[in-house]
This record gives sequence, structure tokens and C-alpha cells, in this order.
Amino acid sequence: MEEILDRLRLSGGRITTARRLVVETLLESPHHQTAEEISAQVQAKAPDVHISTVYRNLDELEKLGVISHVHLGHGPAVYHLSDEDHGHLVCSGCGWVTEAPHQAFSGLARALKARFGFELDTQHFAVQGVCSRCCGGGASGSAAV
Amino acid sequence: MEEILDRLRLSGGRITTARRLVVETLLESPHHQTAEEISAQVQAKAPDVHISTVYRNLDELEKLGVISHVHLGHGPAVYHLSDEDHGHLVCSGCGWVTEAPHQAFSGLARALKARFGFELDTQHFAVQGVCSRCCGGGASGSAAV
DNA sequence: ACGCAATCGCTATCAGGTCGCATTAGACAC
DNA sequence: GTGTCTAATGCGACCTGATAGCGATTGCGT
Repeated sequence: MEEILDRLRLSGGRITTARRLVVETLLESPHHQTAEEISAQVQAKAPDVHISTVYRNLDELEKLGVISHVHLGHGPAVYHLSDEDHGHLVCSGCGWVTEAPHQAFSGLARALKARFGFELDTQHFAVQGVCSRCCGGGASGSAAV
Repeated sequence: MEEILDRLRLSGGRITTARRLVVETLLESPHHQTAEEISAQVQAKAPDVHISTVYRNLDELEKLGVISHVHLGHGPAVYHLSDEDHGHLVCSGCGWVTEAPHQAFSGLARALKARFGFELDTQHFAVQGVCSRCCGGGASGSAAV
């Protein structure tokens, strides 16, 4: 927490209530949260904080490398602390998100690099699919919606 | 063309000017086009066709399985004839889109299936990365905008 | 030619996010 | 503690991409 605030200060930023609360929220619930969710959490403690301020602060924190955001598909992006490299698997059926370690994609990354000269980035956009629960895990048909 | 219109008719649909032009546009420029681009093309021939009509028709055609749309990342989705299975590689630098054959992802698909029970779908959402031109592939700088 | 309802054009609306601007309030100097 | 400067805020307007409602139109089977 203090570390993050220090980083904020070092970059010439000020520590405001809104900013402190955004960081707090991110630290308290380490899950993937949308800007709206974060905003709601922050507003629970300081009702005057506008969602645009939350966006601006999330942006700022991202520039500092503290957090990153991922687009899970349709709908809003989610923010998380940038602790480690991982991709995201999103179930298009139920929306469930699985984190997949970076190396799960290294094979694909190599292949795409070799065949297309394409440097894969799995961090900013999620990979879509259907989770075991939704695709009928074992036997039955696919109840695609 | 006629085949598509027939399919449209068989499903109980009517052949209207707007509809015909949308199909025409899709056939004439087989590239990936956004709804807006398609709309512009259609409006060049029939200025009264509203973009919401284009959306509705694209939707209809998609339900018939004639076309599909892909989200390339930020920004609008693109539509293309659903001729074959392929994924899309999008360069976050220049926006360049490469089509990658379905089997390029089969390794990843197998791995995700085995490790997470996750059924990969590479068709509806593109895979992000940086193309050879943009990541400095050869010599000069990367003129990322 | 008639009539029904699928489709249209239009406007309003939505979601997610960004921007401009006047005001507020950190943080440093004294 | 007070002053000063300006980063950051709150707010509303706006933007893009897409969708929904609704009355008018029009394709097309009869």
C-alpha cells in the first residue's frame, strides 16, 4: 500500500482521498474488478468520488505499472494488480474466468512467431472458450446459447 | 449470391434492397469489414439505408450461418463470410489482421482442454499481439501510433 | 390488385468510456 | 499557520458501437 502511494508520489502525483481509496480497493479485493465495481467500493466510503475520477486513477496506476486491465470479451474491462504474467480464459457460457499461467501459451507463441512473425500478447485480451461446466463436461450435447 | 438470397427466403425472409446490397457488399469485398464500412458501401448505392438496418441484416445473415463477426480488440467488430475456420491475429501496433488457420491453435486447444477442461474458441475473438513490422522485425524503429 | 406482416427508417436509448472546464485541495516554501 | 501553485477532482457533455421501440413501408403469396 505505502509502496504504491510512494510510487505515485515519486512520479509527481498527489495522494488524494479518491486515489487512496482506489488503491485500497484494489488491494483489499485482489480479484478482477470492473471500473464500475471499484467505483462502487470507493463510493461506499466517499460518495463524492466520481466514476471518471476512478477511471483516471486506474489509468494513472496502470501507467505506473501497478495494475493492468484485461478485456474479457463483451462488456467492461477488469483491473488487477500486475503481479505476474498470466492469460485469462473466459467462458462464453457462464462468464467464468480462469487464470492461465503465461507458459501455457508459450507453445502457441512460438508457433505464431515462427509462422507469422507475430509476437503474441495474452495479457491485454482474454482468450474465449467454454468451461468444463458449460460444455457438458463429459458426455451430453453442447447447449450453446 | 443467389444461394444466399435463397437461404434468406427459405428461412421466411424477404429480399429487400437493403438486404440485397448488404449481401452484395459482403461478397464484393471479402475482407473483414466493420458494420460501419458495410453501411457506407451500401449507402453509396442506396443512401436511405439506415445503419441500424445494416446491423439487423448482418444479424440475420449471421443467424443463417452465412457470415460471422469477430471482435478484433478495441473498436468495432468485423464481419466476414463464414467460409472456413480461422483465428485472427491482430497487431496492437498497426491494427493489421492476419488470418491464422484453425490448426495453428490446436496445440493450445489441447493443452487448455487437458489442464483446465477449457474448450478453446478462437473464432469470435481475435488474438492480440504485435506483428513483425511493428515489433521492429527487421531494422528500423517501430512507428507505433 | 389485395392484404398481411416482415422489414424499414428514424429516433431514442444503452453501455463503456473519455474529455473539457471551473473548482478544490495536496504539498512545498516560508 | 499561511500562501501559492497546479494536480486532481466533480460534473456534465460527449463519443463510439450497438440495440430497441414504433409507426410507415413494401415484399410477396394469393
